[in-house]
Amino acid sequence: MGRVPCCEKVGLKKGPWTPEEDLKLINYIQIHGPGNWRALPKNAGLQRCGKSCRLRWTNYLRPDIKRGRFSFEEEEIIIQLHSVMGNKWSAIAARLPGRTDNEIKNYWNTHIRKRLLRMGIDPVTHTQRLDLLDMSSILRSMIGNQSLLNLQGLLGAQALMNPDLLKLAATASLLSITNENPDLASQNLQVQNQVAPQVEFNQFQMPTHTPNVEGFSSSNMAANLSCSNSPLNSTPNNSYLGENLFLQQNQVDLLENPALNHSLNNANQNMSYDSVLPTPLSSPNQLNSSLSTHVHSNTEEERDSYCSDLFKFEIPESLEISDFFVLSH
DNA sequence: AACGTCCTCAACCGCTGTAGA
DNA sequence: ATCTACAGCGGTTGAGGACGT
Repeated sequence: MGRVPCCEKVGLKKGPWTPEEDLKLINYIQIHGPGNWRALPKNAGLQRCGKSCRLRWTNYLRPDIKRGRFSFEEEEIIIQLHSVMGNKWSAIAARLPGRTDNEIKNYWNTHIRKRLLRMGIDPVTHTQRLDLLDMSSILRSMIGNQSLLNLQGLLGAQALMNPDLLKLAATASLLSITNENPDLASQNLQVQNQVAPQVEFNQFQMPTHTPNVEGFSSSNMAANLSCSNSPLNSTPNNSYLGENLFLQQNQVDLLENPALNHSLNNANQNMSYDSVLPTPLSSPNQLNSSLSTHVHSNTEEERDSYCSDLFKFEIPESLEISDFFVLSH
């Protein structure tokens, strides 16, 4: 049927607001209050459409708006909320007093999103972009570890990676240990027999308990891959892929990071959606308390350099993923 | 200084949800 | 049940400033 435009385009001003227009709008709203936006421009003597007035007020002129650069705490909250809510800017803004959805959206697109991309993090899923992983380093660390778990880890990784690369990795792992430990090689061969047929036929199989939902697929696994410049990246644990990686890395994190341990315990004790979301009145770091100690640097470059812990937080398995989507759709 | 390119962010566009007639 | 007006939301645009050559 076609919607009637919110205003007649002819004769109405568009583009940047002048101080005089701002003054008129502020004065009118101070007397009459916000609302009735369609009638407001005419009553206030403005050559603008109501929608333009509303946006100018809500995004710029409102007295409770906080201007200026986002603080580190605000940035933490934005990233955490975005990882759960996605592009629900108004919902995110509701948890950041004084910030508008437009401002947060702009800040995300111009700063945070670009930084995540530079770090190899997918800004949509908040997971490490596996297509950017250095396969040679994966192979190298696997060969160095000579562990049965390496190959078992590939069972989980096959769902996410090029099957040919996985086969290559499995073969390299097997070859590396055959000479030094024939018994272990035999065990690994049995495991590889589980891998090889699937790889051979290019079957795509998600790990059984991983929710295959947009934005959450394999997030447990991938979110625990630290970025390339993380100190943790040099540890053997990070060379594992798949569910073994997830479990082992978590164990290391829990041992080495009391703050994360605490936050995970909290998350496991409170399985509701609310428990995952920081509130303006509570600590913003319920999820990843370790973040603050790393990300609170002064420059953009320093923020870049401390990336891993930000994406290492864990959504409890027993948390109902569907809850997120009830809320975010 | 001049020019081109990149970046930022205020503002706009188009769509959806909702309330009321 | 349908239509309309309105508010709100997310995506996109473009003017202007910053920066590099």
